[in-house]
Amino acid sequence: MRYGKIPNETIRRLPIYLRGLAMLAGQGLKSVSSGKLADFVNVPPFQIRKDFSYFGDFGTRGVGYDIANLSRQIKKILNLESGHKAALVGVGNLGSAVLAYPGFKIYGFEIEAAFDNNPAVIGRKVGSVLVEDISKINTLTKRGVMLAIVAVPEQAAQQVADKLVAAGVKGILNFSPKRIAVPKKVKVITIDIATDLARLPYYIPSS
Amino acid sequence: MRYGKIPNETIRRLPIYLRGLAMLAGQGLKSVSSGKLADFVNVPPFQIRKDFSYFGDFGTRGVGYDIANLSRQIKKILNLESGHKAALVGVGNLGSAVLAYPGFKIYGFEIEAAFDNNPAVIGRKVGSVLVEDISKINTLTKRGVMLAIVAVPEQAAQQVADKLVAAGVKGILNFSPKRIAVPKKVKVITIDIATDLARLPYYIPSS
DNA sequence: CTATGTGAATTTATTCACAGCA
DNA sequence: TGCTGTGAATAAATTCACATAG
Repeated sequence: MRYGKIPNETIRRLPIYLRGLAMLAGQGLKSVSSGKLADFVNVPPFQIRKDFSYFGDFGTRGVGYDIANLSRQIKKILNLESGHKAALVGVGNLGSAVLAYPGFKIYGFEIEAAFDNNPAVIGRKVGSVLVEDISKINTLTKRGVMLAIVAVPEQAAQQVADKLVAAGVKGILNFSPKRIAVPKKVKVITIDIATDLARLPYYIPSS
Repeated sequence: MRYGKIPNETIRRLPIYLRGLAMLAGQGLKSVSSGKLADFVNVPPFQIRKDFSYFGDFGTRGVGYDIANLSRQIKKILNLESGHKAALVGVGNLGSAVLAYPGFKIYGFEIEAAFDNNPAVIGRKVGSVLVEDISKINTLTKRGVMLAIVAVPEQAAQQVADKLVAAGVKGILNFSPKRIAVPKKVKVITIDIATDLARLPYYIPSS
């Protein structure tokens, strides 16, 4: 089956596979079976095969998947081939953690710009990125940045999102628990630490 | 319908409702309809009603839900009523952001302890929490801590998780992209910033 | 009249089992 | 023989439509 309707869940798993493949490649492996990859990413082997089957025949029967080729295919599907520049808004503790996070490289992301409204950090370099005044967000399009990570306090999130949308940003990774409103063409993914922590006790036996 | 099989997705949404209710209460409202709450949390009204219906009749027909009562019910379901002490492992940028995060209060969480292996931070206070040597993790049970947040570099995550499990921790919120292995009785929720960012380009039209 | 609560219909996702190819 | 690829079966979640209660 090729390119029918793709489950959202499949798309959610593809970056996980990509990461597993990168680690296996780092171990010097050239090829991997769905069973071996399954152990690595904690997704059942038939699920992995099914996920790939939506896009084409990437494996070789009796052998497995060529790691380099499969990685390339997944990147193509996820539209990661060209590499992506991202901007960070909010250079507090969380923002600084994002700037220092090594995990983006696998996916071809580069944090190209950082913004804050605090004069104490504007003009500073955090890692290799210069922190700019938040009013400079409108320069993003011409700098080729279409993605942004929002790591500002909740009460500022919507107004930052508005600025980003006005600047032509197409995708936002939002760390604020506030659901931000954007035009439908803009995709927002929200990560809320507290709501995730809050469902942990439900799964815990007694206490 | 009461307490049949509860969809995992329902559990995932309950903390979001709780948060929305807290904000509505903050606006001085006493009661809210599923439609109004829907606007707030961005979940359709029938989904909200269905989610609640798994647990009982919390609303009043023609009127809506009493915010205080509904909040209490959700807390009871999520096992948040008693309040929970949590420990943080890894007081880097991300860990510090977690310590400073105001969003835990709604759910009754308190960060009770923080651990690191870096002598430069051990003994320091971050916010109101003293950073202890990581070897002190084994004191957690007797201090009533059953939840932990892991914000250490990837290569240390598994060994930290092992220590936490040995110390009797029952739930782990894991910020490392490495899937950590734990006994089945321990619940792990993983947050991986990079894999979330990585699926954003898929949803973006052209580039 | 208004807004809940919920069976039933539909859609979406997972799981299985095995045919088919290297 | 070993592992992929995938239809078909199952399970899970969403959506709808409306009877029902305040």
